[in-house]
Amino acid sequence: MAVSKKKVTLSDVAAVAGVSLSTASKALNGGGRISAVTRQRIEETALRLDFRPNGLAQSLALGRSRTVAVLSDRAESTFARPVIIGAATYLGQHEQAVLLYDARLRRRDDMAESIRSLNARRIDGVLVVGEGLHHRTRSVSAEFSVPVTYAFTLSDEPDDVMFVPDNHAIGRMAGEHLLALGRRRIAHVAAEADDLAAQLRLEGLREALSGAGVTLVHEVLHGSWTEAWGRTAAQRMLAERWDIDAVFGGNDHIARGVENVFAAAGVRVPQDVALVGVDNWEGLIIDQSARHLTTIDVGLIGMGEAAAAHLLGGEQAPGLHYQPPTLIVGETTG
Amino acid sequence: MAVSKKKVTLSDVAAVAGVSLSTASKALNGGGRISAVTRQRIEETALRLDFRPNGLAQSLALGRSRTVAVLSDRAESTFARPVIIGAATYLGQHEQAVLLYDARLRRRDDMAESIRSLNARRIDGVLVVGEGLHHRTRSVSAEFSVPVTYAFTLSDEPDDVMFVPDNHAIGRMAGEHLLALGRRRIAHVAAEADDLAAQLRLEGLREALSGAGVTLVHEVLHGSWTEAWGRTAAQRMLAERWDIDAVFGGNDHIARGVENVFAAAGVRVPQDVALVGVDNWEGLIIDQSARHLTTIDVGLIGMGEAAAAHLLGGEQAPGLHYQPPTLIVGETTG
DNA sequence: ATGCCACGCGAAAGCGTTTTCTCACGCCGC
DNA sequence: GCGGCGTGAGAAAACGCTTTCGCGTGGCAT
Repeated sequence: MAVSKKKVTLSDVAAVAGVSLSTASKALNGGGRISAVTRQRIEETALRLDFRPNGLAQSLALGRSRTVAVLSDRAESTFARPVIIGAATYLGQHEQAVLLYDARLRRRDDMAESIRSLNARRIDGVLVVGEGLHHRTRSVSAEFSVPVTYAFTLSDEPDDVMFVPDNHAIGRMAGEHLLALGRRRIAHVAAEADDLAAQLRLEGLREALSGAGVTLVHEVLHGSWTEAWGRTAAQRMLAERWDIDAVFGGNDHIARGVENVFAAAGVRVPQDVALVGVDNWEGLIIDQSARHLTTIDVGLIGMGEAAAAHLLGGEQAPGLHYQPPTLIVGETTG
Repeated sequence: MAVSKKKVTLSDVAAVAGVSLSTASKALNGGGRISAVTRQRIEETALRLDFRPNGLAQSLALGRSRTVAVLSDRAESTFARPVIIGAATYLGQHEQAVLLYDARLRRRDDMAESIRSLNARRIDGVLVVGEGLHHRTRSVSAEFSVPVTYAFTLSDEPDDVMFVPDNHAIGRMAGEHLLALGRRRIAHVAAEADDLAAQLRLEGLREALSGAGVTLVHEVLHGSWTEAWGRTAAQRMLAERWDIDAVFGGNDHIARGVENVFAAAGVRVPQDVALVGVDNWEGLIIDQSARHLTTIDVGLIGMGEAAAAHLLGGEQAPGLHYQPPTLIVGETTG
């Protein structure tokens, strides 16, 4: 590389091309009125000098920082992570940096300070990442003059832009998959009865089943999202000798708990009972064919991407945007 | 808010305080020679006017963008995610944005273009995030004039700054934990024999055991990192009637596979056989007390934080930095 | 009284773009 | 031959800050 270390600026290009600074700028930005021949000469010069405009100078002049703020409650939580990664990946592809403000939403005065700080940085947009639909996030949209989008949480302002999982579709997808396998005696082990996600998944499941004229066998077992609860529920099913050929676990933890107890009791999965979970807890790292538990991926990564895309997209479509889930077939419904 | 919408600039502050622009700047930055009384007057004025310096202007003047580039192979992979999140969290706390360039390391010309792009943005540092120690990453340190740090991968340039898991300590920790529980007949189900991480974990384990005058019962079972291999290994242990009271699974997948087969065979965990895995696959979302599998957290989040901290820290300490693991006790060694 | 130095402050030159406004010029129609 | 107009290009302001340098003032030593 015989390239000189000094950065080449637009002035350099202009000087070499024998034009003024402003002309060079206009030529390279496509704007302004420039004769075709001049423009081409400038473009060639820029190319030859290996000119790259200084991004900071552009930012200052344009008032845009090419940076998006991500506000999260707890970035390191298992569910927030993929959303943030998805968003950051998309944003990076579009030359947008991410400024992650974690846990600053909580205290009111911290928040005020953060907002001032972000505005001082001339942030281009704000992405609020939550931890599910348990409770609504206080809307911060009014605090910014740039677009604000909410992912994996509900804002308390209905006209905010929100991206959330489609729990209804998840339930429906589980039901349809089990039906397609010929299963008709389906049980559901769910989380707390007052959990919104659990309710929606149940609704979706019921809808799928009723579409085929099938109803859930026995009542829905409500507990928690844990593996321990899955085991407890499975023990009860065994003790009461439920006549079932499939179980939809509210999430993968529950499904694993069920499976373990079933396995210990000699119930064969999937031959005797097919099993579906939710969350894609095993992730996608291992060879897809080797995956064990059939599960439904909520689409958190895609949700982060979609939210980020929407943020950059210009047009802000208010209200709820549902992220379609994905079925990932494993051995438990082989 | 009766605050005028117009942004207040440093000139405004200077004018109101009755000083020049440069004096105001020096007063607020702590630098320069300013009388205490003048400085205080300016600071009060700034406070009263709610002045925040325009970050972009500062960046341009200082040549620092307060942005760090993160270069990854596959940001969405399960292992890269926590590293990136950890780094981003730490960086966000220090007002540094993250520009995530995913999968751009692969193709040589893409990479060249990315490097030019980052340099044009006046990036403050580069963090290369890999996917483990399987193969070395081509060093890009020479391409940047800013510090470059590697996390969760090895650079092919030994003097680069690298942050990696301490697989040796992981093995040792597993061994010590099992020994502390009084277990002496310990088996190890590992991944491929030529896998570096697997080798180091085995070494660490052996070291811990030999410290107590204990040796591994039977040979080490080498296979893969999968749950299926855990099951296969467990079946073999059962078939050959191994006399063991503990199993160290090379990772959580393996451990889960072992556990499932044991459970189905009536082997009680942890009464008959204690079980330890690696990776903290269950995450940390659920109530810690409720966690099932005893595991060793490799510390990927902490590694991301440490790498980011080192990057911002100024002093670059070349060579390998090992991330200490964490033992997370669950029911399988209760 | 004169020279020096330290101190406090301001003028001005960057940092590298974008963008508005103005100007020179040649061509056209009248 | 003259006013008008469209066209291409440059001058200069703006973006908002940091930093170097120089200048005036007062106190101190000579």
